[in-house]
Amino acid sequence: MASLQEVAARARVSIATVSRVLNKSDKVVPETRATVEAALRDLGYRPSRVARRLRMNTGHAHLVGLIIPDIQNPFYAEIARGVEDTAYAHHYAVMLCNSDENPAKERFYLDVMQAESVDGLVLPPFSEDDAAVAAAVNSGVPVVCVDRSLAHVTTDLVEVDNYAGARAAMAHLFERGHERIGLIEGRSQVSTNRERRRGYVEALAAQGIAVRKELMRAGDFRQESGRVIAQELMALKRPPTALFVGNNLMAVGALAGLRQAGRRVPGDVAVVGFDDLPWAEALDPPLTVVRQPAHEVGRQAMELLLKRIEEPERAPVTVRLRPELVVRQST
Amino acid sequence: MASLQEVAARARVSIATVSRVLNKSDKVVPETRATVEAALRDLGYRPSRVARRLRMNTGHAHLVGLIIPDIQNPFYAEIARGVEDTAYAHHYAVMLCNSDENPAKERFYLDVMQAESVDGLVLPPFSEDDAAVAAAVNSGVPVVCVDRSLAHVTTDLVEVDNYAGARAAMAHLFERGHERIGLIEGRSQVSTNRERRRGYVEALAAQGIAVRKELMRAGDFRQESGRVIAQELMALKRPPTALFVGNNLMAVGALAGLRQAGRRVPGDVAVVGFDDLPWAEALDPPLTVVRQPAHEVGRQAMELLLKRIEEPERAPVTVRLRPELVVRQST
DNA sequence: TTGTACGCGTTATCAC
DNA sequence: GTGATAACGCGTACAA
Repeated sequence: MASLQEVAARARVSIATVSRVLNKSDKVVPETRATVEAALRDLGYRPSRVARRLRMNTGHAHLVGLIIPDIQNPFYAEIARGVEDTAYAHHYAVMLCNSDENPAKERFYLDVMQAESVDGLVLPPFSEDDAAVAAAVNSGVPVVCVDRSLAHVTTDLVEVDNYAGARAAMAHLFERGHERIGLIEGRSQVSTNRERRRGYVEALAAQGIAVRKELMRAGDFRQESGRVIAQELMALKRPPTALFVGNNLMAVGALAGLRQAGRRVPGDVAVVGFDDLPWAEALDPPLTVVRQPAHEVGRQAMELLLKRIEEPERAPVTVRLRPELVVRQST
Repeated sequence: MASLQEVAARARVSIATVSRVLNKSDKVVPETRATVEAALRDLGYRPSRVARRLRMNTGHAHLVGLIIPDIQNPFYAEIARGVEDTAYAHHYAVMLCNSDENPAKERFYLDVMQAESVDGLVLPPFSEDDAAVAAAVNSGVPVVCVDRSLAHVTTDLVEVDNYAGARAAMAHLFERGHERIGLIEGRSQVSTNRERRRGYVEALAAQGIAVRKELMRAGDFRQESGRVIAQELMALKRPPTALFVGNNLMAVGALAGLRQAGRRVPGDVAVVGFDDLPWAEALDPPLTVVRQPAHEVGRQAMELLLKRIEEPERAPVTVRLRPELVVRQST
């Protein structure tokens, strides 16, 4: 709670001198420095980041914002760790918010962070044409998109090759002899979903298999929607023999739905999910997935953000990471 | 980016008037109000939370801090959601940090948050005698502890009856006919761990069963330690027939360890975990757990914090919630 | 080498 | 009803 004023008074110097000592400016004689440092210690001085931020130009808050759609989704939790580990290594604090796939909440946190004068933002936009995020970018806030991209605004971006991931998943299912393959996708306004869907469609086409609308269903990335849709698909006259599921939570839900429908995995139906899970190995059966390097996504995003904070005018960069098919026992 | 100054200039009034319009002070004639509101809109004015915080006394930041040990642990993620949902409902922003069960990181974030003048803090202390947290409390920052408590400082606290939870788990195992029960506990400096251990020990005593040191092993709350310890226990001359595991992650690890040791669950060894998991149902086998109402813990903690911010001198309160045994197929 | 003084964007207390 | 103006705590240009 002690301010520069109080420290200065105790050390019998001006606040400028105290400030100089704090900022390692060497224009202070060792003797006064010692006095000041003593006063600093005695009073347990802690600089106010608020006052500093008000005084300084943007870019010196040592604070960045991270807005993620669902903190309870291990994929985003891992990205968050990647961002946070990197930020911590650079002595940056991260203000993490959870938007709950809710545009109103996203907007609220976006407002808060700008009003807090954070140095920059890392986030997966709610949709490809997320006006609130676009506005932030255009108003000059350094923004790095992760996972999902924006359609009409270019920013730094760290993404995964979702198309390639989907093709790998499909190739694996073909190899296992499947032709009638169901798709449980997520929200269609999201770039990752579009790419995964494209991978699914083009893989079928390349294999000369007709794309059937009734085998393609959209969920909302949540566990429950995966469960419900899996059951719907199994209720079809000719149900699919395999499922490609658009994210991790829906894949777990699908497993539950299949069990409730009395289907065995992989005996009756094979399942491939997108995004790995820390406990995928412990599931019944262990889940085959397209693994994304989530921690690395977060790490690189934070690295990019730091560069942009340092050099705001540099050209936006896109980093595309490679996903990896992890075959377990659900296929 | 527009400041009061600029808005005032455009509306040809003083900044005081603009401020009055913003703060709904009714001492402004409708005509000027309209002019000011137009200027506000035209410039897209956004108040600076930083400047406001510098000017106002503490308690008006509309920002609270939340420091959790592991964002990748679903138990803490759920607490975070409880805190965040409640905060959002009251238009508070949450600054969420991940301490990684690392006291240095916890201290860093504690410093940052105090320097940011947050209105208050929610956290599970690293240990019962966490000096950094105690210092924050003593320096007057409103603090609500969740899950874990402090030994020598009293704060608002929302916890779960860990002792009762452990007794319930043990009673269930006795019912199933187990007598030789292993314990995989967490770090011993943590209050929750102490209570769970006490439940384990007293349950055995009440049953007239000797407490055997070699059946009690300490992990670090992480998955890997559960796996390793489960294997160690199975390597004993007389291995336990059941395991009581001190948290969710270690329980999943234990399942993996048992499989690697060639034991069937619950055939050869029964397992009860502490803390539920969103996918506990989908595990092999579905895991029996002592479920904690984590979202409710977070909700009540935030509620308590809001009360304390409003009335800093009110007497600290302890809320103790009841855990619930959820029997699935691992026992 | 050190001190004085200004401004960052607010809110609040005075005058008018 | 409205307008100056003083803080809040800090960094820094400028003066001494």
